[in-house]
Amino acid sequence: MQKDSEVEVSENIENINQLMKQRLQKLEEMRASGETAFKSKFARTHLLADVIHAYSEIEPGENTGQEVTVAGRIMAIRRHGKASFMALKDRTASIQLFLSLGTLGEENYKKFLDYDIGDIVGITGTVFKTRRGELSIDVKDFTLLTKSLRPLPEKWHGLKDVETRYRQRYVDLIINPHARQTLLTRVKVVKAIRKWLDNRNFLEVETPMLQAIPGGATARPFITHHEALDIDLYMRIAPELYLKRLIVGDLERVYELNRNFRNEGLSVRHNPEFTMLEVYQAYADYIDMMNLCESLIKYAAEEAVGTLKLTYQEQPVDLSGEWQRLTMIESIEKYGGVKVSFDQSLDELRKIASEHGIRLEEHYGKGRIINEFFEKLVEGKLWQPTFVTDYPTEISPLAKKKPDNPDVTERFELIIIGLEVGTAFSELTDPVDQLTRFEAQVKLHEYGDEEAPKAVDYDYVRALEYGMPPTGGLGIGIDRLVMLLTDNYSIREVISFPHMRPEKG
RNA sequence: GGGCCCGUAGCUCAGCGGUAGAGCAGUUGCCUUUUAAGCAAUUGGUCGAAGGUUCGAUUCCUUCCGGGCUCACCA
Repeated sequence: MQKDSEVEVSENIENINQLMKQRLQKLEEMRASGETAFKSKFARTHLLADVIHAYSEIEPGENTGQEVTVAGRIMAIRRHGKASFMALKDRTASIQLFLSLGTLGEENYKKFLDYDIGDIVGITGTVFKTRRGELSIDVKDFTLLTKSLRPLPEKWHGLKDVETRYRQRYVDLIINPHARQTLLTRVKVVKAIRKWLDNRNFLEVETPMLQAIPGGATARPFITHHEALDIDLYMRIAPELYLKRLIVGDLERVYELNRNFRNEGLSVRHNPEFTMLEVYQAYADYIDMMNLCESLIKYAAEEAVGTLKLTYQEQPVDLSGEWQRLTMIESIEKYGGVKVSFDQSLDELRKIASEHGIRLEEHYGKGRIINEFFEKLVEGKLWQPTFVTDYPTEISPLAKKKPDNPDVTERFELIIIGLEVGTAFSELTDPVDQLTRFEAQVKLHEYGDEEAPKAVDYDYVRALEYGMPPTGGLGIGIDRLVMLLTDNYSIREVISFPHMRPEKG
């Protein structure tokens, strides 16, 4: 591939359309006249938002005489005879440029107007307001900082083609304010979460992404290979077991906010790599984590979008007030209209399941069946933030059992807009119980459950044998939280570069 | 992986058996306060790819490629 790149480039130049040819021609002319179209550095005196902030109050027709030096991308050109206008955009705002033949002189006026939409320029000029009241910069001096060779999408409709928007996110970001806003909100969410946790003495740590035994969740992992060691490694499906090792190591409060990888289907709410926050707090339980989770998300929402009263896909979502809490069994009765319990027999539960069209695998126990009821009949209906507690032990291999009911665990999931946004539990600290449950999981794998772990993580059990303090652990899916906060239906919208099939071949 | 839908100019879209259109962008004129500027002229397409049916295919059929939604699986 690499050695062919020169050939490919020249082939591309042969095949490109006339719009690019025209721009390449301009580039050639500049080169011939000794000017580079790709300059190194440009010192601005103002960001565009600064200019707007400082001078927005001036009167229409007023010229401040104030000189500013700004830079940005040309987004529109309105040629107008002996005076013309451009729209200039930088990271903070857009402003109008005014070009007049009188000020620039014929040669420079023509030269500037020969620039293209998409070009990146540096400008010096004075701030004034047009008769129509548009704050503008009367250009005295200009320089081309970067020549743009490809035409941008249309100014009015923008770039709509979803495939191009994802594959060429840079274009999406240039042209579609919504794409930019989503990314900026995501940045604020992440920053707010870190700030909240840092302020409470949680330590941000980093644990292995390449793992010999992928644990901490049930999912099919990506497999990779370490050449020097000649062993297969797995991209982590969760950082959980390593973070808890750090709790064993007496760090007491840790978190990690980074990528997990799961080798499963793509969908509007699943990307093969996704960002997860995991928080562990020693001497806390799942109720503490519930409170932590609620405060943290409220804080992040307030910081990122400035309100707790949201709209998602035209439906209101209210994050203010106390979030609903109910057990899984209660939720199935309330939202699914079905009464189930662990007191019923396996056969009874199976019968009710089939009456509701719920398909079950042979090896499912009561807990997993009850969870199926929840997922099929309830989860999608939980639109307002809801903590669902008392998850079955059978599907919670890393959570502490409830002292008064070993069928369920001290665990919750947070559901908003019908989506699982977070999960937390009182971590299982009993090494003997943990080993038993790991072994049961490995059996499931042997029965053909691809998502169950292949091997027991004995080192993790050994760590527990040294003693882990009682600990609450919480996971929050950051992409989904951002979907909620930015009102995006697809997870791909909140990921800068979502996974796509390769473009060619 | 199954089902449904989409792929036409740089972008946004029409056309759907008779050989390709509009708006924006581009190019050339005119225009010194416009702002989706305006007016006039104009360039630009192997109609996603390959087969098939037909006198003739962008249009109908098949396969493939890419994408979207959805179901299954998962967070």
